[in-house]
Amino acid sequence: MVKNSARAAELFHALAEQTRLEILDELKEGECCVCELTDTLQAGQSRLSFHLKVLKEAGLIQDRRDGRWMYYSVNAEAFNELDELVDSFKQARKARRATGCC
Amino acid sequence: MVKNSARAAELFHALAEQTRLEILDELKEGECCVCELTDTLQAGQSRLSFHLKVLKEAGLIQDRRDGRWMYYSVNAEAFNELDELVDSFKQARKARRATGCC
DNA sequence: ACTATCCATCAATATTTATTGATACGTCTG
DNA sequence: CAGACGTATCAATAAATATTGATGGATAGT
Repeated sequence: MVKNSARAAELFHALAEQTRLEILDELKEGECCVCELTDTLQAGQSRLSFHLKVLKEAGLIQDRRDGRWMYYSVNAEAFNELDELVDSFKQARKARRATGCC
Repeated sequence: MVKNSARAAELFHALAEQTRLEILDELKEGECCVCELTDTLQAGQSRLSFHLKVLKEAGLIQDRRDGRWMYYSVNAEAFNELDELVDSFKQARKARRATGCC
């Protein structure tokens, strides 16, 4: 429970950037290649490659080579993982904890 | 749809750090004050204050003063917002998009 | 009023992350 | 094989974030 906060941080960190969110927004329309993204997102190729790597290392997307193109697509499993993470915060208790303060 | 990616990035960014995740993990047991957190999380006071501020500015937690203590607690609404965000990524399409590549 | 406690904020520094342009690598085409 | 193309990676730099210790404001107890 404690150390999977490292995994949680990794996931959230990958999502904590606008370019990467825009990439995911594109990818959820279907897999696509880098050159297409540079086009739609108006971003330099090496910049996108960098962000794609971050997303991939976090497991949020996956790639597939086809000839000289790399196709990227979202990894649904990771989003289920995210869902569970978010839910785990949702049973918040209003009350002050039993053990008083300080 | 495009510009709320800025809000999404803010939320995810606030969650993208282990200390902050551990704070939330504590807070979901009930509201508590900073001195209690320094204790449980073994972290310096100014460090915690900094991270609490980040969480608060993102709207993930809220505070309440009681005498000299500040009590922090999670803001359930923000987590609903998160839930929706994550879900919005989950209708991914496997197929390559109609408009070919490059 | 004096002092101690809880906490926020600041300044300085260290660490991490992102951007850019250049280069290199694999694959295709001629 | 040579050239073009799509992409990853690297080195340099810039920008953003985090950590630490110090200071100061607010509140409570004496």
